Amino acid sequence: MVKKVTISDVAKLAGVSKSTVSRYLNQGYISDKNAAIIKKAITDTGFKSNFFAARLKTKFNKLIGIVVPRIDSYSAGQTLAGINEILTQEQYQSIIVTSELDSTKEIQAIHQFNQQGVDAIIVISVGITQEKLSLMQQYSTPTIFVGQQHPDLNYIKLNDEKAGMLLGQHLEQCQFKNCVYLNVNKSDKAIGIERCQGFLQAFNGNVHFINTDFSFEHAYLHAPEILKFKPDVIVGATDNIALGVFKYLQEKNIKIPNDIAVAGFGGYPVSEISSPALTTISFNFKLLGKNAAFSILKLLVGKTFHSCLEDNFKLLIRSSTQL
Amino acid sequence: MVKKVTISDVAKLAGVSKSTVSRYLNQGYISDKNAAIIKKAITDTGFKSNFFAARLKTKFNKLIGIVVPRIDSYSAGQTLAGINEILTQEQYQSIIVTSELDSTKEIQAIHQFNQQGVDAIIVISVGITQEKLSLMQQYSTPTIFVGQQHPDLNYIKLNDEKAGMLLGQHLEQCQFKNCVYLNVNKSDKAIGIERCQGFLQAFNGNVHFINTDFSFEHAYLHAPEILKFKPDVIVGATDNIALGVFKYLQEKNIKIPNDIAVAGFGGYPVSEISSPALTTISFNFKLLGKNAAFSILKLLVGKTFHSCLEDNFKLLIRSSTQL
DNA sequence: CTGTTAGCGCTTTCAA
DNA sequence: TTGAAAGCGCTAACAG
Repeated sequence: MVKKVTISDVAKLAGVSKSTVSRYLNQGYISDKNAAIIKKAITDTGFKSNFFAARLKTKFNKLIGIVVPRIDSYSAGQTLAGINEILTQEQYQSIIVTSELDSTKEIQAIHQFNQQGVDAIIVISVGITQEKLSLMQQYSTPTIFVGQQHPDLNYIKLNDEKAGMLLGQHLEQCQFKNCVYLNVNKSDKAIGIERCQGFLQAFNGNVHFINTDFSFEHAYLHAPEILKFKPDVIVGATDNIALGVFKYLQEKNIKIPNDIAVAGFGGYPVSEISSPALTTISFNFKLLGKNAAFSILKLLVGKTFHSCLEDNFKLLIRSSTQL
Repeated sequence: MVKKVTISDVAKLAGVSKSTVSRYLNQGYISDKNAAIIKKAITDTGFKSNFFAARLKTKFNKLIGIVVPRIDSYSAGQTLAGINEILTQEQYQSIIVTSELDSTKEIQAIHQFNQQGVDAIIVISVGITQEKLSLMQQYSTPTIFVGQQHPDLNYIKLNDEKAGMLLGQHLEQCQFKNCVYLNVNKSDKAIGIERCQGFLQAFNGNVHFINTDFSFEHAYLHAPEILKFKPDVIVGATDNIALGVFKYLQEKNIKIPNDIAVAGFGGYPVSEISSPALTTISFNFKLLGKNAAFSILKLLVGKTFHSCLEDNFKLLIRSSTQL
């Protein structure tokens, strides 16, 4: 049982003062001789700086709060991995809180992070509300919203409208005429509205809407409603939704794409494995995460940051829409 | 810009001392009258206790360090979600560090968490080494290893050997005679050795081994080596590995399971979507995560904890091994 | 370049 | 039941 070793222990062993050790640890305004002695003392004692003590003093201690809808989803995992990659390089650590797709919990988390005094906050948001806007005015912790946009906020997101158009164009070119679009709740403006509107701009056939949540299961259960519209193509607002439909169609022995074509958004790896492979818009969530991290780092050193819509996605035309 | 509100602000507003507020926040040795006043003052000011200050003083502040191999993997995501669910309920927060499947980084992370003074550590480990064992003797922070076992450690993991046997039995019953087993590095004892040995205990045919890493891509690239063994069944140590093979076989127009059967371990959702659906051992990683969290909570209140092998898995027989 | 000194915001004896 | 005072481990002036 090693006793927790503090900066004082190191100082004592090195025969210098605590501040000298502290200087060694931080800026490094220190003689080579002492630096060497302290270095040795640190390795000998196994000292690591106490995060909390340092933090309490400096109010800047390399801690980022991250709010994420769910931790066990592909897009969240990728985004977090991207954020993490950059943050780790810069020796930042992060505390992750899940909002469980609930706007109220998202707000609570932002509150808490502000009061706990993290250096900055990244919110992978489920939607911008009035309440969130006024919350952001109250607090001064640098904060970036990922995945949703609003002119009064720092945000970074994929251009969902453009992504919607891209898929719409493809299906238009395939000459589909009657589409069922499985959409998510419109409180998610990015997916529920922007993505969908982009699609409608480019696709000229009929479009019928059915509402689902984000889950494979929910889409599967609501799939029977689809058929009464006699569509020639079905679009899921996410790949999971599309694949829920997939399962249903296959069980009913409806051939994809011969009888009905299917397409989605996301580019989840499973879309490649399904049979037939799913046509989808493949988003680079990891890069989005990296860029979010870069942006928060900029904000942290006082540089200005420009909210932006990213084009990190591409159309993957696969067999589910083409013979 | 709301100024950060401290316990002093609340005390001032409530007309009591800091210690009274602190007591209200913690044990609650306080008059009803003051409790009410303080409660109001807290909501009025929007006060939230500063984590770091509290932590510095108490050395117990609801912070758990989690080491995870990768954040963007299905099993990690599920396990983290399970851990998170329980920890959140108990008002704990967690700092997640990725080891990138690297044992050295895992050790560094454990070091760092110990010195930063987290209350407890959960390590989703890539393998137990001598160095880790001696590390654990040095430090006193309650720590649980997930996914790997060793008699000298607190651990909780799935019974990989039993899982291996379960799949071996099935393939034996299918009367396969010549198997290629795509295994991962043996430094991952749970998957590389235990799972494999369980399989060998139950399966009586020939088994040839090929080494891969955990990735879909790697398995895909090494798939050509498989065919020279002319197997009637291929087993991947994880579903990703099996699916990498899947892709190769399909490209070569080899029929599954008619020409060669395929099976995996994991029960990743994608195994259900693939065509044919993949026979696999489905692990309940989320439950594993929950149980890990429960265990760490026990340890934290001083209760004894018994390391254990869990049976949260089942064999899913699907079309990739049966006509 | 270094040591002394004074806190960061909170909890926790100790008296009252 | 409450307040005053001390101090967790660290950093940051300040003087030297």
